[in-house]
Amino acid sequence: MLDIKRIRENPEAIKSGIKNKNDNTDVDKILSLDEKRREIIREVEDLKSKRNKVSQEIAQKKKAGENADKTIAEMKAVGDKISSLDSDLRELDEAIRNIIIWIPNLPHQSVPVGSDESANVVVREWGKIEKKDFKVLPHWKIGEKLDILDLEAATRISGSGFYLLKGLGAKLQRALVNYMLDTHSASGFLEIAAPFIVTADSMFGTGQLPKLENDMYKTTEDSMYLIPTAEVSITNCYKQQIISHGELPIKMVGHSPCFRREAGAAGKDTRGMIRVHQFDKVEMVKIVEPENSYVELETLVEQAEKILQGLNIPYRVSMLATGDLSFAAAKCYDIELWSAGIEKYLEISSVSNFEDFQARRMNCRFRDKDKKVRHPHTLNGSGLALARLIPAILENFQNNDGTVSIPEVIRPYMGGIKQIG
RNA sequence: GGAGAGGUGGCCGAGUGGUUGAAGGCGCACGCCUGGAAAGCGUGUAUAGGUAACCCCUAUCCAGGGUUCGAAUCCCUGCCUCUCCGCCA
Repeated sequence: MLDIKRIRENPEAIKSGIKNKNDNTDVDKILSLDEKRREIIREVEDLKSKRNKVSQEIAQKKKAGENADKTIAEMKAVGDKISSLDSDLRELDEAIRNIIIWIPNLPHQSVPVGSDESANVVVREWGKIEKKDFKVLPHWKIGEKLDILDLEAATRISGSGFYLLKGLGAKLQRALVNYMLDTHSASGFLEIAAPFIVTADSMFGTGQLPKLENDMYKTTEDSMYLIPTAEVSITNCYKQQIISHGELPIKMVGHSPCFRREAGAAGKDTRGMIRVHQFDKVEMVKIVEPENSYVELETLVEQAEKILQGLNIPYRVSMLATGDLSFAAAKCYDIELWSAGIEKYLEISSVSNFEDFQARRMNCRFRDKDKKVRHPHTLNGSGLALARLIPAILENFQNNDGTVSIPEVIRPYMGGIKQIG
């Protein structure tokens, strides 16, 4: 959520930022409502001040045994005026809020301006894409052949858009999760196991609501939501908290299933495990002082890259253009890995700085070295998504005899076996 | 799910409808004292909004309504916590 003061003070900058994010919120409407709101606040607060004073006078008179009926009658009128103004004020607050909650975060100045992904900038590539001398099978074929991936069973159970791993496939996922959690823990991230079902308020806090309402699974009885990413649960650990001085930066990591309706996505890159309604992911979250957040963003990307480097999978890192940024992000790097079977770069991690956007929505604050209370910056990054990582391993580590080698760092997590099949 | 009890500042804990933003204590910060420390003494110690301004004003004692000239205090609703019972991995 943007600070109303910031909107009031730099309306033009806000407007252009919003435009670069492909949003068309009416900023002038907010400004005029805000002006009116402050006018009423001044008026109603004057009246309240008067009421407080006179109420004390009434108390004095009563104590002295004097009659205060006339004053009380006058104050009744003042009281009525106050409640009427208070109700106007509530309406204005509501009206402003209903606009402001839909405004996306503004892009950072270092983000390339562009309306879509074609303006994204590749900032680095790592590893060598190996040309295999045989036809690499896509993951859904090699997975079924090795009997470690059963998409049919998943469909039987849950309909389209789900996957089911079994045997060494299931074990591979568990091993990868453990490898990633261990790697991040060793870098100082506190491991968190948080709820997967959260309140609307938490979804609002990290910016999924109200905009992404239709992309999420919701429970009918209690209006709870299934998390689309562990970012929601982990970041909201600090919802409505004032973090003591010296506690920042906070670094957390957690593993969770991610539930996404993927409404309207049918038909596009949907084969196999690539786009599904439920997948596992390891997610990193940082809460940091504003001054450091862009340095922290770089190290967070590097932290995610460590995993791919450890596995020895080639990838590239792109900086997203303004129009491709998510609702809450001010700056974002995508990490894409090369998948040899479907011969595509697959997005496997998205690492973002939200600045104070989420902190404002969550009402999360920290005490800085001058004891001032301020909003921290929040960041998060996948580290990494299993439903993309497993296909990449099945394809990139495929051998011409139809077996799949286990990346070396994963072998200790799989009882020492070197390959599947 | 059933029955009770309860939600007050960083924490504990007072609070008859009328200078209570809130006693007292603890903690914390600073100062005095000391060779240094402890103890002791003194001072300070919430958040948000209105404002150029922590000068002032307003709001906030779980949240939202209501009664009243005036609500931490009375009424209603919701949420949460605790205890006991039930159920359960």
